[in-house]
Amino acid sequence: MAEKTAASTLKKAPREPGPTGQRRAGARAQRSAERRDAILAAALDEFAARGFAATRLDDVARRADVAKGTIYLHFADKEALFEELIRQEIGPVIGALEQASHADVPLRQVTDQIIEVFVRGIFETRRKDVIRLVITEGPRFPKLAEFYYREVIARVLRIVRDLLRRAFERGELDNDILVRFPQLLAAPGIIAIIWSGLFDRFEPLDVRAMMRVHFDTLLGNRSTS
Amino acid sequence: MAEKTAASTLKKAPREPGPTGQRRAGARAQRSAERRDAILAAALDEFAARGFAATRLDDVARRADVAKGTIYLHFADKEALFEELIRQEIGPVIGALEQASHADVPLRQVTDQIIEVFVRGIFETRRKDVIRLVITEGPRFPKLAEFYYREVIARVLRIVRDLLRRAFERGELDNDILVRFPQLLAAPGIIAIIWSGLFDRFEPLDVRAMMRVHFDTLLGNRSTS
Amino acid sequence: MAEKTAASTLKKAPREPGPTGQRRAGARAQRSAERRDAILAAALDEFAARGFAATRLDDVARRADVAKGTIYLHFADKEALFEELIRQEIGPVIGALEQASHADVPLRQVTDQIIEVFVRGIFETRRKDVIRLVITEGPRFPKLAEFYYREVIARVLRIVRDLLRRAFERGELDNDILVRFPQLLAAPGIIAIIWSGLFDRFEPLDVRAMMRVHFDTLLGNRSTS
Amino acid sequence: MAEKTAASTLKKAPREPGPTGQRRAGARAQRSAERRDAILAAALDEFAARGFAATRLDDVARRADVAKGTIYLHFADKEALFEELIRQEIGPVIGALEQASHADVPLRQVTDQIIEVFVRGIFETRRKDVIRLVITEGPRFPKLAEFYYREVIARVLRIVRDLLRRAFERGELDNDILVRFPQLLAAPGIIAIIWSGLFDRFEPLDVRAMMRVHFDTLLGNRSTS
DNA sequence: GATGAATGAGGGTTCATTCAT
DNA sequence: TATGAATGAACCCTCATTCAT
Repeated sequence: MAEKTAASTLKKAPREPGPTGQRRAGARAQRSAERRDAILAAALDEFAARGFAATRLDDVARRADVAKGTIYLHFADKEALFEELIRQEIGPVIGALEQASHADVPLRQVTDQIIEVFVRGIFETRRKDVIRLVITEGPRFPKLAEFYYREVIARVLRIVRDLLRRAFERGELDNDILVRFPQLLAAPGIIAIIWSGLFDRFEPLDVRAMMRVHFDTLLGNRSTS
Repeated sequence: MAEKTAASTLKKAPREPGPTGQRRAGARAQRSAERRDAILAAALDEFAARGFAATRLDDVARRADVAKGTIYLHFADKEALFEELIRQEIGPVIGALEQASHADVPLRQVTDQIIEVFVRGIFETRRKDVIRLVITEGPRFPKLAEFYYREVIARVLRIVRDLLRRAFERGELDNDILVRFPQLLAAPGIIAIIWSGLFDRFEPLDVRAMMRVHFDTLLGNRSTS
Repeated sequence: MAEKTAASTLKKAPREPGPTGQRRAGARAQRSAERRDAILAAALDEFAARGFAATRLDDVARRADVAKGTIYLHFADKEALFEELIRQEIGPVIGALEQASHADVPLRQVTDQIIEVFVRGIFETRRKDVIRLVITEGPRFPKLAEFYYREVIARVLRIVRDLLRRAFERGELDNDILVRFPQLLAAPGIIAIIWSGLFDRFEPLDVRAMMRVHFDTLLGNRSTS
Repeated sequence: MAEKTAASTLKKAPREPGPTGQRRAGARAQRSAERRDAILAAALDEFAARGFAATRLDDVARRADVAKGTIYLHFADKEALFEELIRQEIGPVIGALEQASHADVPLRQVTDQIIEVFVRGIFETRRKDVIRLVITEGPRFPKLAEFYYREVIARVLRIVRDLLRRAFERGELDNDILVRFPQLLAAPGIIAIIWSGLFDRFEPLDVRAMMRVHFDTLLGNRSTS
């Protein structure tokens, strides 16, 4: 059941009802899809709050306002639900990123954009929770880690390396560090996500500022503001 | 510091009461302490492999070669065992770090040392697992996160800020970025730990090299080696 | 009142949806209620035989022919099950007693009735076990004792005092002893319940006869029959 | 081990050490006997407070200020300790009772004495707890019930019947009710013990007064004081 | 005898999963 | 398709009992 690609799972494709009874069948399928989405949304909330093992499907069902059994109509088991959740939420962002990376704009402009996309599109949304879940639960879910590597990490690395290589060739970069360790580009974002889940209540962290100075350093522009 | 492998700690050496059986009285206490250590070692292995919730104390006991009930002679419950584990493993390192940070040596030399200490004292030992556990389980253990912040993060930040301020005053640093965001100094280490748990099998990461170029960049020295 | 034996309650009669399957909707609810009753009946048997602490919910489940988890669908925990048991069995009797106590009949006639109600409605039914459980487990269950005092003892005392006062005023009683110590009225019943659980196999006790002579004495009528 | 009669267990008989080393051996035996007594005293406290099943030998040992293993040097197991406890405490009282019952004194005087002996020698001492334990735990300990019946109940019944028969023959009793149901003589005492453990906090009971009016009634003397 | 650390069977409780309705 | 009562395997924790010292 949950063996669809990230793209195909974004919207369940109701199996094209024939001309007659179309309205009715479609309505039912739509209701079903809504339920599925509600379950996924509820599951994200619960998994994010308690982690995979401590999350009860009972709670997910209650939050999604469906019966417990209904979950099993849409997902093979708890693990499939969890994995599908990650798939669902991650795919689209990468797509957008790939779109945006083709233009040949100055690197500085790109990094500014990255910061905004990360902060507004991830850090301040539920996607932050998804990434945290990958980090916290990934070690126990090889399949998930693999999926995530293939669908997210590898693609992002490709994009970033491409971007950086072109900037290097244009002379905007005076070294190839980031080409060799593009992980460093993501580092402050990841650090911020981890920090926020653990220590924000003791000492908050200004993500945007940290990313900015980090990028400034990496790109060779000194700044103390 | 004395780095025992998981395996070597599991084997107890009970028959060794000293040359002439001298410490007859403390023999029981010593065995008890050995058992406690064996439990902690086994628990780290299990927690690291499965996470807190999925770890069975049965397995911990079996791995430590003690009865299930014995765990409860040393730890109040599963959670106390987990927390003690973190406490036990982390404390000493920070102490050593604090000792080492007083000398007024060139920053570059300090960072080289940090890299070695991190790679050899953490990344290549079970302490890596401890840190990963803090990251993965911390969000569900407020007490643990607080302990970790107080005993580790806060102390490390203090050390690092101090170090950097002195270097800045000596003119070895041309900006105060790291004083404001000392988290960035730890970033590559953390990233490496996370990466290793998730993606090493797809694409290994040279921690030492990444840390080196990262520090080079931060300290204003370009290097492509 | 409808006195089911332990055995008869254990057998559920699931296939009985009414003449034409009319109550299709309530069938599930009914089965659920039957299960609940079966659990209560089984629990009484087990608690009576072994006491609260030594009773295994496993055994209760087996005797009620349900899975262990099913118990927890109906009762929060072992203690709640135990308390519900007492509550369930005791309440109705008191109600009946209150009904019966209003009529202004001769005291002697009332006591005869009390004897029959006690012997047939309590002593020869499972309610005897319930009362014994209150006596044996009550000291360890303050909540239970309080419930029992409020719902049973206090109400019975009120009824009895009322009854006796009216009899005293009618001249049927030549003293007010029982008004001051209505517990004495219940004494032979309680004694019989305790005796039966401990010493009946060594020396049986004729409850009815003992109650009769006791009442005779208390009411001032000598009788040796 | 615990197969001694009630009488013989009252004081452990140290096995008569020979002339030499007598002092020393006796001292050790005495210390042992003291420990045994401490265990019994502690056990009574714990059993009375929590019941047999819920009492932990750990707590008994701690209260007796001995090690857990020491208990097993004196008693075969938890059950033997419990039974020995009952034996120990009950025997002496009956002996005293038997002594006192031979004199040919007026019944009224005897009952007054009974009341005082019960109130001061049982109800206001730990023996009340022993009797309560027999009542609450007896149903689960056939051996205990049998011992109690043989050593206590039967003997008391014999004494009481004897007493009453002689009083009846002297014309002090105008019926033989109590000869047939001597349990009624004990009823108010038993009721008081049960009541005190369950309902005293809601409604205290004046045992002495209740016993007095009860005996007055039974013996044919009306009294409203 | 005395100790108390160690044992491990046992039982209450949870919760993912199933299935009759 | 949706429901939710029922299931029962799994797991944490307790505590009577043992035994090396």
